[in-house]
Amino acid sequence: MAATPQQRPGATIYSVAALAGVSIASVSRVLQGSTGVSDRTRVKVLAAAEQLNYVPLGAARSLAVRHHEAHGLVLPELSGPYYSELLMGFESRAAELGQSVVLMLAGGKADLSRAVRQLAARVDGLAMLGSAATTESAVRAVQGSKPLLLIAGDPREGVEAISAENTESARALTQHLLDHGRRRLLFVGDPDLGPDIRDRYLGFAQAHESRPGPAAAEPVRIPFREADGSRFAERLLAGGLDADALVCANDELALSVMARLQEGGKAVPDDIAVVGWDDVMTARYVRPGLTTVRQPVRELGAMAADRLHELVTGASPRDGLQVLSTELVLRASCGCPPVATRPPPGSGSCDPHTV
Amino acid sequence: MAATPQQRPGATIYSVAALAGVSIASVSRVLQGSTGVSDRTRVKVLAAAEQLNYVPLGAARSLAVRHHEAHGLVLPELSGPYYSELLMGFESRAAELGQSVVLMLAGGKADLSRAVRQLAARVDGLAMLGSAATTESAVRAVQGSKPLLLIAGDPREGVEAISAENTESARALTQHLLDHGRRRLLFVGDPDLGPDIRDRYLGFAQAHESRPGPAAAEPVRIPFREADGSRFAERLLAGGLDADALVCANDELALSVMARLQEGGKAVPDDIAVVGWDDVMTARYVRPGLTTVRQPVRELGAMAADRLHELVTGASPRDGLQVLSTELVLRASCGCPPVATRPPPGSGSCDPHTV
DNA sequence: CTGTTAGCGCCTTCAT
DNA sequence: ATGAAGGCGCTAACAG
Repeated sequence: MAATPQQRPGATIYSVAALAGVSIASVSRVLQGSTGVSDRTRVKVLAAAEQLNYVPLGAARSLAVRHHEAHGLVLPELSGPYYSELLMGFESRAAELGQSVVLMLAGGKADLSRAVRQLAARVDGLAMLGSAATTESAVRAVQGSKPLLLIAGDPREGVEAISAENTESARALTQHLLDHGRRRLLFVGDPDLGPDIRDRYLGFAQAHESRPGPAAAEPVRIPFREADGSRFAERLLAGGLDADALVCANDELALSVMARLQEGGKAVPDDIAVVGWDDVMTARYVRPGLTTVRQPVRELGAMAADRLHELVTGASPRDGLQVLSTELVLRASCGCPPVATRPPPGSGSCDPHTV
Repeated sequence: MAATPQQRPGATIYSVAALAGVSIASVSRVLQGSTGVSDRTRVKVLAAAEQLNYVPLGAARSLAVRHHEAHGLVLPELSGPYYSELLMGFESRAAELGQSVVLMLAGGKADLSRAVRQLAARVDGLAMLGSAATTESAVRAVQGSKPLLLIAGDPREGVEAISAENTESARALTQHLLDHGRRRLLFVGDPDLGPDIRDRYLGFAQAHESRPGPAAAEPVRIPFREADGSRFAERLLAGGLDADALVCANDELALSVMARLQEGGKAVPDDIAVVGWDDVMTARYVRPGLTTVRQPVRELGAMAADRLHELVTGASPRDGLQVLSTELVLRASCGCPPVATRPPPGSGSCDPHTV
């Protein structure tokens, strides 16, 4: 008859001390690695702790040392690779720094402000996606109570931000399209939906300004989900709009637009070029391959964790915005000649045809 | 000159009590919503708390009430939609239950056991992906110290598990292929890489047994990343293997195999059929559309959070395994006639052609 | 209905 | 090098 694994009530520092025959102070010292403990004591304590499978209770420790050794991260949701990558980068760096991460998804939360404040009560600092609709109130909820870092958002008074570069790559992308001889470009996406999209439209507009010809058209203000893209493509097919190139706010949008267009008989890129942002997996699999912008999302997450930790440990907020550079990934949907290969096996996700 | 947002040192229950002119007990009572407080007191406390932006310190509260109001979740990583969906379901349900979730990614963690034990010290219960290589040691690290729930893994002595159904859908999928007249089927994926894949191969084998003809071939034991799929496809193209249908352990694998095969001049499904698992986004975008199995991953996550909470609040572990049912999604890569449409705009991700 | 008080488990001076 | 004791902020009896 096997021993039934019970929910033992968890050893405390007292039980360890008792078993080792020392005081709790010694136990604490040994486990915190502080110096000035005799080897004899150390050994006894270690043995006892091991035997009891002892780990200091997080809450008690936090209370005593007056910090949580935890970072909070607030994301809108997790669909698509963007947030996941960000989270992976964040978690991995945080772990290296000895911080656990408590995650909160804003999506569908009734009282976000309250939730965020609760979160703030159990972490040392908060990183928050700055380009979400929900951000404003959430930021105010934490303002001043805990170190706060905005990711992909605008810095504010006393709130630092970090993000990937948008305007410059948007300009490069747009110019690339213009170089292909396209003249009737449309930006598909709503600049009001976040600073990143706003900046992308900005770059789109700048590219137009920097050369003779018509100014940039007004953005097509739609959300960036697949369904929105399909609907938009149908307007296009119905002849409601005139364009020979589409700069979409992200790949999800670009992909659904492109697919619907193709179903409707339009040739991409011959009739119309389509480009996006993010370099999602699907972008390499569709035909034509989707030209897009790759952002160092994982690094962004890692840097956020890093910087947040600095903030928590006393660094004073920079007022500027830290920016990571991005990379154009040219495939065939913009009009470039198709390249046959997808990522060389084993080499991760590197496309050969990169600028 | 704007007021500089300072990092105020955080109000305590004492400061609130002082400001409200009552005892800390009253503050606690009001904020915990306990009954038996005069309206006058309640109002004063609420006002003071509001003014001070007071939220009880998580650690202190946890220590006093002797639980953390937090669930731990251990995942291997976050690439692909599977884990993300799971996490979304988990987080959302946990939030409804008033639990925060502290997330830990096993990927690349040097000393997982230690990390997991640390995690266990700051949560009330742990859910862990059971189908990962890293699981074994991690499970042992928590065994008996905290309620533990395995997701998509095998139940163990005293450890409960929950998962999506695998064998049955594998059998159905395989039978479907046999019904299409395919006779030389190959299972692509390593059954030793996790209980889910093992069970899928099991169903694959069962489908063969249940009808006359050759028994199931041995599985092609490769990992399930894109690069692995490409390599395998090349073996196939080189003539090293004979098959007219491929049952791949997941979509990522199926997609990369299919793409490489097509590049190499093979027609899918005419020369060879390819099917997978997960119904990732790309599966609807490629041509032919990928036939696959859709799992209720988000629900799985939600149920895990639910059940874990029950465990934490005193339910005794079931010894069985709870199983959620899955759904075949037939598209064209199996030999079915192609259907023109992807998900109808606005209706989420429902395919018309579903079994 | 309200205030006082004793822990919750741990870290950390301060003596010894 | 070690132990005793106070305190972290909060909750929950227990008195009034």
